[in-house]
Amino acid sequence: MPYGCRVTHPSPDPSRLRPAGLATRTAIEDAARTLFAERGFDGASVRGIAGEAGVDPALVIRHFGSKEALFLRTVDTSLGIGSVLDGPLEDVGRRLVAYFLDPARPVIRQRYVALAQAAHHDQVREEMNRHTAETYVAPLAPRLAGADAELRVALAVAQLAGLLDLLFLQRDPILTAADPAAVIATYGDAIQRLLTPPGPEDA
Amino acid sequence: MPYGCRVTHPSPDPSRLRPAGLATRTAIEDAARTLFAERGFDGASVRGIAGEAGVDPALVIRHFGSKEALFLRTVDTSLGIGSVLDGPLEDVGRRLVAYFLDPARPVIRQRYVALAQAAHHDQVREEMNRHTAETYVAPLAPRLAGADAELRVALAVAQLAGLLDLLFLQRDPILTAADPAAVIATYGDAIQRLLTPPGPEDA
DNA sequence: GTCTATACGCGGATAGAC
DNA sequence: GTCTATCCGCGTATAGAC
Repeated sequence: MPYGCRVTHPSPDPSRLRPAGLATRTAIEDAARTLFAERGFDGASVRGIAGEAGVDPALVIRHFGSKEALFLRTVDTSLGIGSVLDGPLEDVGRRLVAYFLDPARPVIRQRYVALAQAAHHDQVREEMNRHTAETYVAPLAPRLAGADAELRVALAVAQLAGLLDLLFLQRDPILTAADPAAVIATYGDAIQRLLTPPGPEDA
Repeated sequence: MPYGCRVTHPSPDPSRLRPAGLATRTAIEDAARTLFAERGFDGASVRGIAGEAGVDPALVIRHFGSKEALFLRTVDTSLGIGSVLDGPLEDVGRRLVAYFLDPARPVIRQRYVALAQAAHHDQVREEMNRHTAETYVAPLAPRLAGADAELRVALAVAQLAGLLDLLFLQRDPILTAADPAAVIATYGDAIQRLLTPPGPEDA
């Protein structure tokens, strides 16, 4: 064993060898989806994904070009928000917070962590910015009254991202221990006020 | 040159050799502060810091235990907010946003990026949570009227973090292009409402 | 075209001689 | 305390077998 650089994957474990052929790409994509979700972008290695898929690590790069490109191909940057924004504008703030806090959707948390970890790659960053513009700003800004509609939507997205950041990445103890209903009410209303500031005639 | 694994640092560049002796730790700390600020946590390598300090890379680990420990030792996790929170409670929201957006304080941006990149290390995360509790929650929560004072401060911190995240890490184009004065007013007031919600007798 | 084997250059971290 | 020589893992590249 002359070299110290590659010792880990002597051969792709014959017990899980692919039947060879065209399904290789799919196997890699499936393994990537699983491992990116389980371990995040940094925690999932190209070699690990290859091992899980039963292929050679070099094939992963050969097929997808880079780890970043594989990530962009497999992980859905849209977090499934579209439907949440469709409802009435008056309580979209609370609905957004409730959507992300719903314990029945643990996938959301996984995807957010993976996306945040991958955000230092330029193309992932750009995809996320594109997603913000398309998913949040484009449908929401035209429905808002008042000045700076686009800016206010962007600020609402920032506010939402901050909550997810402290909850899912930072794991702030106060927010983690807090009653979800209180967070949904307080923070949801705060987001709401950015989008539809209460007029003076409001009770 | 038999091995492919280490080719980069043949020797620590005699032109910048330390005078040897006791100042080594200080030299490493200075170099670490500089490079962590310039390139962030991931971008600054132990070998790079050692080169900048004129010492052997192994010495860095020998002295500080790990890159994470060196980071915690050198980078000030407090971002100098203490004084901002001391003033009147009525407009602390705007003051906070203005403090972080002030272009005269580019160091803030650098430190935030470095901290965020290092946040996937457990000890750095814990230090940031400790910092949030000590710097924000402890001094601010007792001054707030109403229920859930601690939670509301934590939510305000989350809201602030979201803005920094989209501005400094994500580099959202809308927020980047926005008028800072508008952001300070709109977002600062939104944070303010979490801390001191306007009563019904408010004009 | 697909896949294997081997390699490169980087990263953080360690053992043990001086 | 300091430094040499490694170690192992990472993402990636490439030559060449099938």
